[in-house]
Amino acid sequence: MWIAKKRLQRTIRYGMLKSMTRDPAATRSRILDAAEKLVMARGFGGTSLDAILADAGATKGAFFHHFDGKAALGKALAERFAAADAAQLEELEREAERLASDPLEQVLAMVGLVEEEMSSLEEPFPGCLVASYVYQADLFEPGTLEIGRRMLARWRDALARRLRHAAELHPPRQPIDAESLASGFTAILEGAFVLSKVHGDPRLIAEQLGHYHAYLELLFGVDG
Amino acid sequence: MWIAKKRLQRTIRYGMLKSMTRDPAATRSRILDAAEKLVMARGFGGTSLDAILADAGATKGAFFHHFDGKAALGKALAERFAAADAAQLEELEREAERLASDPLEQVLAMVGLVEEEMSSLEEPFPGCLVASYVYQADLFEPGTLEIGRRMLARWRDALARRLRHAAELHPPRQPIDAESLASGFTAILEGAFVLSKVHGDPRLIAEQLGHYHAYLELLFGVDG
Amino acid sequence: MWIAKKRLQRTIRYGMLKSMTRDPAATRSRILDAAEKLVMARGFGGTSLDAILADAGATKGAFFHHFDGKAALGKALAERFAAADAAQLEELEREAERLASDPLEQVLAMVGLVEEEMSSLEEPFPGCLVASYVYQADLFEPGTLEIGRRMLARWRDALARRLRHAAELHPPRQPIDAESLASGFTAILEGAFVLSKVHGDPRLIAEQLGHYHAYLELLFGVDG
Amino acid sequence: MWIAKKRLQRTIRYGMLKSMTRDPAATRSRILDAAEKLVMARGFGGTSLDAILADAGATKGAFFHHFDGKAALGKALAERFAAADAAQLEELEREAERLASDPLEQVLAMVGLVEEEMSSLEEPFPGCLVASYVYQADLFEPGTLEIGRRMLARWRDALARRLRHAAELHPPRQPIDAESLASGFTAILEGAFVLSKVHGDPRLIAEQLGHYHAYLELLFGVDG
DNA sequence: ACAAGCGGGACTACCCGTTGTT
DNA sequence: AACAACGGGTAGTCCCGCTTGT
Repeated sequence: MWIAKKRLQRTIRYGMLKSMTRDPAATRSRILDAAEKLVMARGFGGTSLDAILADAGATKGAFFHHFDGKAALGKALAERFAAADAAQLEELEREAERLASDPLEQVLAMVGLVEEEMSSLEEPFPGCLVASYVYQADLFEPGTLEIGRRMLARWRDALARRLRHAAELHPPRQPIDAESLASGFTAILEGAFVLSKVHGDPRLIAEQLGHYHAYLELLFGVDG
Repeated sequence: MWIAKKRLQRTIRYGMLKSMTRDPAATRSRILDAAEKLVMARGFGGTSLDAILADAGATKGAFFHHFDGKAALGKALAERFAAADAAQLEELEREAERLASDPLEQVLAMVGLVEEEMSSLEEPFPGCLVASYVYQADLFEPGTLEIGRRMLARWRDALARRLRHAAELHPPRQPIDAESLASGFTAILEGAFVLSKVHGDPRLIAEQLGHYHAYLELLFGVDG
Repeated sequence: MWIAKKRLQRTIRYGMLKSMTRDPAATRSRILDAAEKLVMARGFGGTSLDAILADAGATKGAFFHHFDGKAALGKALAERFAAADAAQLEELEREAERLASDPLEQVLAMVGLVEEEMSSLEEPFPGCLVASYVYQADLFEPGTLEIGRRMLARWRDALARRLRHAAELHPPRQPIDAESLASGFTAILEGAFVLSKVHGDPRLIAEQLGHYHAYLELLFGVDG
Repeated sequence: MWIAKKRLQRTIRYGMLKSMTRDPAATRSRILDAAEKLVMARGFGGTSLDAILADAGATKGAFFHHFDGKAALGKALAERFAAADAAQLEELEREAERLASDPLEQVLAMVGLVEEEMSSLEEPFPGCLVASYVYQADLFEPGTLEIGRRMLARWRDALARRLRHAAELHPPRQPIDAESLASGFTAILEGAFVLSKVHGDPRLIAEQLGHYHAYLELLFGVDG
């Protein structure tokens, strides 16, 4: 869900050799990269195809060859975003399982690893495409928003499964609702993205994740 | 920051008598109401003046008489939103101070009151204009976003002041950063708005505020 | 036709006392002054009523009280311009008749006096409203352009009458067409206005009038 | 500077086959032709793109493909006008040099040839785009007016060069300023255009050029 | 696979004129 | 006499998508 997109550095732009343009996959990627950057900054409705194509160094012809229209681009953007996010979640789970076998420790590891990733940020972070989309929900077909819903559900479920198991092994100080507690992670992350952008402060994200981490430890009586 | 948006429904619409149109303040309000509703649903860049004016039952002439252009409308929208929010924050502080004199109890009362307000929601909640704006930041003049920044800072400061004081009276289990902890409230609220919209679940907001409430109690060892 | 309008200095502008606004003639004048200035710089079609009224510190209500619409303003502008021009022509004729009784000398005096007036210019000169209007002829009702036609005809006739008489008293080197020769004055003046504006050189006008002066002297064998 | 505007009449208009529209250069030309015609009659500010495009049988899409906006159209118009004018000046110089080797005779030939061209007019003559532009100077970017300045300077320089040389070969009756005398030609032409339009008299232009011709002859003592 | 030309509509801005009010 | 509010239309800009050509 976070994907440190490390700023989409397209070095190749317009002016490249004609022969280089004939790389269909690369053209499609350049368009998606430019679209993502601009949509994050201006919103989907505030971003024109012309602006995207100018930034990507592509033409209308290329665009309509690769996509069925603007709506299809919006959906493709969401799909690519969700796919990358799913890949990162999977890797995170693998890493957490490598570090610990106890489900609570796995959750704490997952939170900690994301915290770490976010603490190295220097710019305010582009944010989450899904949040951008829900604040312009009426512009999209239902199927497009569904992609975002599923993406966030994956995080919730991955954490909830472990928290449920953890609650059996380590009875928490108070009865917990594993689903709701798991959603807290995505809520804090999404909220921290907004605050980070509003205040122009990249450190805020790791900081707020720290609170989530602390909350879990207090709930389950870790160390203290 | 949340604003019980009960005021949006205009019953009077087009078709009213000519003589009724001569209420400048009402015309301005109708335009702002329609704009807020649509901008929340489609984003600022995805909302056309025509759509706003059709919904508000106003004409271009009226619009350009009251506003200097779309950018000015965007700013006026933010100003009105922030003003209403500030009023609600003030009322909330008054209410909390009436209920309790201890700063920690005041914070818990504030969180609890918002939680209560949010638990009565039935629709997914329109969300926060500031979050909508930051995801389309490039469409606005810097001054417009500054309004949102100040709005969120007010909540953070109102809570941080009390948390700092509370930490002196009730030494917390762990050393706390009052500012960061106070930001947690706005972070969770903003994040919960996003999730609530994504999942179409209005209860999620009160639920996540409950976690913030619980976190504070655990931190300060309330209830025991 | 030339009217050194000495730059329409309105010191009084908006912000003056309410009681001062109630001077109908002054309001009308302020509007005409602003209109003339802007129409000279942007053309009639390129000048909006709003811009004129903002510059004049007047409102729509005041405007439509004094004028029947934009077309009427255009006509009133032409009328005022032509009236002022006629007054200056009359004064010029009186002055020339005071200086000389010989018709040729009167013509040379008239040319010389205008030359003198123009040699004191420091800015490129606003130009002639009639020239501005003929290059936008389709925007006006025929009656409006007729005002300009008559204005230029007055100059031509005033000079032609004297030149006809002069040709009888001082047989010219070549047979002359008094009307055409008289038109030469207005032609050179209008042309010099254009060149002066194009090159940004105010001296050019007096310079070109000097050639007209010299031409007459050569034709009638004065001095040389 | 005068340009025999015989090229304006487009016979092909809307209704042509789709396949015919794919002639980019022709589309651009049609737009420029229509624009020139209308701008001469209504001024730049008084001419709408819709009117131009309706007259040209083109669409907004086509227009904004070929031009960056109305300002760019205004500049392109000036550039085309100046280029055509430069071509005619060059041809005129070639013709004059073919007819005579003496610089004075060349000047007289140039004036005479233009006189001849103008004496065949039957309509009041559209006028000079540069004059139209300077009377609406505030509507244009400085670069656009510069094109007109250079265009007029070319005529002045072409004549001044020859007049300077002529003054050495044929000492004039009075000392002359070649530049100023050369400017007289453009001044009279521009002024005659204005008068011709005001009075609706096409012959006036050749007539006034006749005076310039006579002035030169008198100055240099031609014919005797 | 991509590029250019173009169709036609949508969007913001603003324009001219009217109305109701003081 | 003057003003603020407004109606409704138009101007310039640009947008999305299609077509044609290579």
